[in-house]
Amino acid sequence: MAGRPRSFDRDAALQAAVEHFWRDGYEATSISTLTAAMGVSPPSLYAAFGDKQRLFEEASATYFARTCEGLDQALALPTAREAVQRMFDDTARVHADPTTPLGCLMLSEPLLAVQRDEVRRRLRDRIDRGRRDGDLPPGTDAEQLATFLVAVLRGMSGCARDGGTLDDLTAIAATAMKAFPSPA
Amino acid sequence: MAGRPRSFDRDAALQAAVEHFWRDGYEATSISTLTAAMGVSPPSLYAAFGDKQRLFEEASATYFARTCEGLDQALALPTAREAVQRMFDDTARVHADPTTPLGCLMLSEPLLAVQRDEVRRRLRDRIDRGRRDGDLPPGTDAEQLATFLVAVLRGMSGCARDGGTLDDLTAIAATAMKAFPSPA
DNA sequence: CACATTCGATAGTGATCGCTACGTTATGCT
DNA sequence: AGCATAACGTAGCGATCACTATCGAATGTG
Repeated sequence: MAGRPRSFDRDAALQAAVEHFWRDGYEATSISTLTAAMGVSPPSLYAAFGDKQRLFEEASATYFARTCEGLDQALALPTAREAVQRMFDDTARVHADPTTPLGCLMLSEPLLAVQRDEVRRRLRDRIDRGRRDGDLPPGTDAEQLATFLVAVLRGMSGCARDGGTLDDLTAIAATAMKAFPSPA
Repeated sequence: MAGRPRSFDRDAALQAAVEHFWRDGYEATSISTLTAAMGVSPPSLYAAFGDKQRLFEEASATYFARTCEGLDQALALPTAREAVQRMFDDTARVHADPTTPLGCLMLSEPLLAVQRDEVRRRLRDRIDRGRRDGDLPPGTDAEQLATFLVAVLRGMSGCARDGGTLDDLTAIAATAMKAFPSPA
């Protein structure tokens, strides 16, 4: 008793939505823009994704999952310093990639504070592990350092959106690393 | 040959506009919200301020002038380190002030990249002066350091908007200062 | 084939957007 | 007073917002 099959690729449409939310943010991305970009009529969009807010949640969750994948790979490096350095390098590269929107959806969109806090917690945990592993000083304040790192990431995203070059982003990361505690 | 006098305080109305643009950003602040907050009917608003974009330009310029006033006072301190430390302290205090919108209009609004670059140049010049004064190492890269500082400021603004406390902002600033070169 | 079911496209809902035409009211100048 | 000028409030402009009612098209099942 199946009905007429869907004539568009749901995943591809979702990726188009991700790209527009990424580029313009939630508020500035209209349904008509989305339907055009996704190649879908409004009723089909609502049937497949609910309303605009649910579409955004699904799109941002998809984006966040990809982000966390890369983050976890970076944080798996042997020392906390290597891990954070790798995270910064990845961030600079992705934020300045001309084939995608500039900056980062998660770091730019005011609505995604929960995701940012999740990143902060992962960083804090990785720093704590570094402290236990002895590759960071015993007195290292993981909460404070993680909050700082998220702030820097956010600054990098904003810099990229303002037209900052890959060199600018790399310079921000390199300078931030000077605040990162030494193995001592 | 003067006509009917204006029945509202133009400066007070402008300040109300500043506050709403500050809190919600340019796009999310509607004319109807502004007219309500400013106590002015739409035709009066347009007569006094032009269109929405010009009102925003005037509002953001007012905000920026106040910001620069504080910034210049901070940067007038004897050493570059003291200057930047003061700037960070002021920023943390203002961003978390519960009597005003959270964060910073200039640092949050995508449209104000020109103002951010102006701040970056002032920081760069102050750092350069510190290098010439000898309170920073000769090899200090002022451009790079200024770009980093603006990124941190932006991160602080975002943190404040996400509900970060004054302690969070102060911690970000303190950690960032560890990346600031020593007099050596 | 006939039927139930689900998707698709057209067209349009009320609400709000930025903005303004219009007629009235309040001032200074003569 | 009478006139020119400018701001006032009301009311509404066309455009766009997020969203949906309606109906025809395309499937699997009997």
